[in-house]
Amino acid sequence: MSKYQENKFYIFNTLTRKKELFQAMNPPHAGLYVCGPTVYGDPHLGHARPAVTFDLLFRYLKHLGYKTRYVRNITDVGHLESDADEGEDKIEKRARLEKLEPMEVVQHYTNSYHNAMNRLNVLPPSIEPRASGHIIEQQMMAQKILDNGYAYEANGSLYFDVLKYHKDHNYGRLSGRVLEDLISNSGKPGVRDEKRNSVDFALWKKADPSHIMRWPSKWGEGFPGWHLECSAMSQKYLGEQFDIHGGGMDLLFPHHECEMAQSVAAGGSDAVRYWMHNNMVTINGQKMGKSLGNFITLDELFSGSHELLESSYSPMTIRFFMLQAHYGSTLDFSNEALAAARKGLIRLMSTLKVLDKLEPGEAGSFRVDQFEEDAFRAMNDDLGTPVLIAHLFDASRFINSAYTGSDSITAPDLEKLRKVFRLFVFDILGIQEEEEDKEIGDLTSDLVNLLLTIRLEVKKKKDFELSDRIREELAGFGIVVKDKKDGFEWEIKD
RNA sequence: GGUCGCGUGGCCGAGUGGCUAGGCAGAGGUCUGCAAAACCUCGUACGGCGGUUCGAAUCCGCCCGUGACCUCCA
Repeated sequence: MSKYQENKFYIFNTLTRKKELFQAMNPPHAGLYVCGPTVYGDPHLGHARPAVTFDLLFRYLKHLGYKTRYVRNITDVGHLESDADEGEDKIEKRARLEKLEPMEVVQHYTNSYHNAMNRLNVLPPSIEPRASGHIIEQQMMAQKILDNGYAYEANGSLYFDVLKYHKDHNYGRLSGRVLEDLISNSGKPGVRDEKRNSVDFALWKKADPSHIMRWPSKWGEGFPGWHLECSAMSQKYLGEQFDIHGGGMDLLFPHHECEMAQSVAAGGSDAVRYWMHNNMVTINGQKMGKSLGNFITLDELFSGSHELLESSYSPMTIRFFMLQAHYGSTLDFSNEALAAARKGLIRLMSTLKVLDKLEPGEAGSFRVDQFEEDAFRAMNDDLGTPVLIAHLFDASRFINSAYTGSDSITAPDLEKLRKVFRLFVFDILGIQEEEEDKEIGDLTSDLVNLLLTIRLEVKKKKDFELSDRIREELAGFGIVVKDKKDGFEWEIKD
């Protein structure tokens, strides 16, 4: 029996607003599509949250034994400034400002996105398709929607007919919008507007003469509408129906609502079985936004160069901080909270070192099987990482107690504890050691050991003045000495 | 203005009808020559007002605050 049969993995489905048992369509295969970045700017905090959330999901699905195909797109065309089928293409605008080819902009920011994701230990997806590489697929899907009567052509552009669609299906059922409200909120289409109704959205947009990114089509030269890429690419790589579609909550409307409508209009049925949305990030309780001056890129966070930051925060601190909250809750970034996460992570990582050194003995108070069960139960409950981490800290306390001799564990239990602890920290949570700049040669190591051995002798002679001096001077080099009974330990801190 | 969500101890953040979440910070203690680390103990928290219930942080209503998306305005 494989792991995914043993574990009842529940995920919160936005569509039904309930936790549902995850059942893959074609086990042992699982398909996951997540909306990736529009590559027109430096990767920031808002990119990290979905990346880490769905990396976690990807890792967990794989651990459960699913052969998981994870598709995360790169949007490099069609995402306009206003999201209302008006305004300049985000990438083209950046290209104009920086006097670059649009594809240079795309490449540059795709690279920096990948770099940041690597540092966060986010695994690369199985497939990372670009919208501009799937123009044909998008045109074909648009044609299908047109053939099925859910789109109309107007002056070289193609629009999705939301009202028509709504007669046969329910537009708004994913995001919980009521079409009538949307219409009354958005007013009548303008006289010069090509849309029949203001809620209609573009499948294919005619390119202005000044528009650089353009492709030929039977409707004229133009470019695809933003929502179409995800429908077309998910279908191409995961099939007409697939398991999970993820993304940030900000994409729920209109993006995902439109995606859903497109798939239904083209294929007749829902493409996605489980919709998952991560919640947003705030900074000091405030929405992050360029105009608010609290827009923090990941590089600024890693280097501490933003004025709101009191220090730098390592990629793993950021990752751990995010995992300490549930992906479905908003998460507030503040210096205080990040510093707390950093210390918590250090505690967890030092536990791993203690675990390596731990010697087996008598049976003690810790129930390893219970720990394992609790940890899986936490994950099975909609990726309950905060609870999982709480269990890891409980184990941590035990491990430290066993190390100092006030508790103990048998050899087979210790072996299992090591395995389970490492599995959850490294493989599932995706935490990794951060030892940069701490390369110590054997020589240095030998010298420190020699010095501390001599210090031990000095201490025996009660020359505390000299022994304290050695400790303090070593501290000046960033070497922290921890005296043990009849011995010592040391480590290098920043 | 519309829709949806959230409001938990000094800070972050789980929990969702009765049973200690956890981390950080703080206080006291054990260990130590002193420190560091570790371990033990502690704070008796759930926005406000009503209601349901034997019992509510947990359900319902209203209010306040706050967030996201949409709309309007700029």
